[in-house]
Amino acid sequence: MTAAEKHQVSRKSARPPRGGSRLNGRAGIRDVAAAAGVSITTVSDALNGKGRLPDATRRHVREVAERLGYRPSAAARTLRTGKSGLIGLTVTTYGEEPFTFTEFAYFAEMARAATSAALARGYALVILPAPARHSPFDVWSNVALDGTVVIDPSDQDPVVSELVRSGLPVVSDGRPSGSLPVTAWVDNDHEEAVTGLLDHLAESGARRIGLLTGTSTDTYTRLSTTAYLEWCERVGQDPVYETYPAHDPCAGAIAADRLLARPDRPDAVYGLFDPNGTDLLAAARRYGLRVPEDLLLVCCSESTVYATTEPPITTLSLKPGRIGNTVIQLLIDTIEGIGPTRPVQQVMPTDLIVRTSSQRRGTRTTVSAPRAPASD
Amino acid sequence: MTAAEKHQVSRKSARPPRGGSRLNGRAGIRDVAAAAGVSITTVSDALNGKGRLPDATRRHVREVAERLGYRPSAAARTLRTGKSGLIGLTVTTYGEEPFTFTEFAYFAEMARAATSAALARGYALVILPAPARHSPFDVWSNVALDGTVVIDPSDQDPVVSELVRSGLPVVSDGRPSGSLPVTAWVDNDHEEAVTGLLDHLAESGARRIGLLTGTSTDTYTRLSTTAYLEWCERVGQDPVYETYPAHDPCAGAIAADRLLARPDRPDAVYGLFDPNGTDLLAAARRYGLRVPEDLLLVCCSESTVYATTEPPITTLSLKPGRIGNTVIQLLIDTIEGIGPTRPVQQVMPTDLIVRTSSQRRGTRTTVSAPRAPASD
DNA sequence: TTGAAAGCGCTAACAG
DNA sequence: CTGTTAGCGCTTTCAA
Repeated sequence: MTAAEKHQVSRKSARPPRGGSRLNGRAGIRDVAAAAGVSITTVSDALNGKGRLPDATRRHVREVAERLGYRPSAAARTLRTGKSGLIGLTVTTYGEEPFTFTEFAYFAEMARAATSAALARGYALVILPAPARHSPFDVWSNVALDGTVVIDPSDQDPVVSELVRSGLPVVSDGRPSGSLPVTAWVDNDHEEAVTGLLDHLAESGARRIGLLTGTSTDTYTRLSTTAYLEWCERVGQDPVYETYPAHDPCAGAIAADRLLARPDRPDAVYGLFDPNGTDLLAAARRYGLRVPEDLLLVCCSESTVYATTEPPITTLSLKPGRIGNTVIQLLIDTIEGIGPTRPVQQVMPTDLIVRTSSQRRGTRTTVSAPRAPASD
Repeated sequence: MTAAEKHQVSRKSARPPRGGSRLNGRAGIRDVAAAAGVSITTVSDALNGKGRLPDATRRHVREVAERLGYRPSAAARTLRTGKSGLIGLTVTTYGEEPFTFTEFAYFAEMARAATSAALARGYALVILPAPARHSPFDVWSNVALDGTVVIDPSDQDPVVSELVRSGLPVVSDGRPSGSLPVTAWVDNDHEEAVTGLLDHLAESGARRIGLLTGTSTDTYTRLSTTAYLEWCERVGQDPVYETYPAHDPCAGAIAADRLLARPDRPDAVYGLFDPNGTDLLAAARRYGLRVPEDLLLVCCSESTVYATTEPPITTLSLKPGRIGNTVIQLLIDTIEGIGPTRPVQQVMPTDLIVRTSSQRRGTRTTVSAPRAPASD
């Protein structure tokens, strides 16, 4: 027996004509082809709407496929085409838990919008952990992704650099801190937002506006704080602020207290983080300060609870839904090679939701949209 | 040229030795094998911890792979092994939006826990839409899943039956309404929960307990309502309840109002749905009823806002985190063929978080855990 | 102990 | 217009 003969044996005779549905009982494309009396190409084309088949054939094939309960193998398609239709979604974690992502209203809403937008374009989102320190499995390398969304990438995030290096498009929510080479990013116009909100407080009669900010160096904190300091300089007010580690909820309450205990107590405060509203309200109560009579309050939050606090608190909304949607459009455009028609950096406006806590005189209920979006 | 010869030609000569990294620039397993001077089998074994290779070889291969930045192709692995490491997560939707899943604290927490549990076992969650009416793409068939988690499957859910029919394990959160053949389900012990909570209200002095319930026929509503009616019968109280379409937020407020406007006004109310607490509180205020002096209140909710309402409202927590975790364990056990060591149905306890709104006398702060879990 | 080879099920060239 | 065929990159018998 020659090598060639042996080859032929193993290739031809030793194998049944392959109708034997290896798919664990389920029908494969070959079964459909056989049952419909056509070739597998025709089946593939008919089902994918490709090629120039007569409508009759197409219908027939689809019918047979349906009858056999045929489900194309996503794995095979992915391997062949190189596209999985899957987009990773990851959030930098602050604590122990791999997932804080539904805990904050911002992330929850952002994720919801992103999921929705992705599905509308035929992609699904896979929730993945941030750089896992002790992860027993490397889930990242076990899933075929077409691209990734990173929320709040930390400085020099190893996952991001790794992904980008392997040629995967990465779009971040929040501008990357260091020189992370993300494909694109989307972020709010934080300077504009803070400036607008401080103006609003000043218009409401605030003379000395305080700030409750974080100790970390992420861009959100940095940009917001800088904007505050610049605003103070411009209007000639001495900055009054307290900082605390934003991830520690107790520290926030203490910092709020510190801020109101100062000799140069502010008559208005802006809190950068979600819980600051309630913390400041509690602190104000302790010091016998009435809101908004003695103290004006604004905080950055997506939470609806501030609509029903006593009094309702004015909030700055970062519009996470809009951001989630934009991030996904940008990412999918990149994946499909449509971009970059859009800019690689996109700055989105915020919404100031004015409630009782920031209105000392009159009852104007203005909603400022500091700047029109770059597009969209 | 014979057929055999032709075959050999096409198989051997016409193809380069395949080192030419088709992977869009990235290294493939063959590149690693070549660079390490071993066969691809050895590379595969070395990286996957299989086979009985000398430690030296294994280390060497890993080193080379690392150096080349080799990332195994998840798609190829999936195709070959039939396992993707992906689990679908879907929520029955009530409105227009394909995703309400982060909107309710229950879903958000359940999803968080499920994601976390899945990752701990090496799986990732893919968020998928409920049976899409007008979805332009069928995302479901484009992703290779090892199993699916369905939250609140509706009666005769077409997606579920389809999935089960195609041999995919499906575990549901909430017992399936009809005769949905899910692989397993996890649910709270709703009868026990309602009974315990009504007993608590009675102990706090309630004479006539009212119920705010839904018009839909899902098991949660049905079981809870039935438990209420049976409890009433047992203690000899006339049932006092109002129903409304749970998905409509406005209807809830109106129903709450109706309930308190009745001539046989209850002196305690249990609301089955999350917003009922605030709705009932508002209604009580309108009728000049003080809580808890004139009206005792409990509602089923995972929301933290009820800890800070005026007064704080007693809530029944379904412990979605525990459920999410259990669902995932059950599903992965099934996928990996470990089960069913565990029961196919698992009933989980609830927690009554007692706050001011349900305590008329004394200040007992009991947390009742009606019944020990079946296992775990 | 190591390696060659056979595909997993599908799509896309290309030949007929 | 339809069918044949060569792989996508990997794991896994099985033979050396």
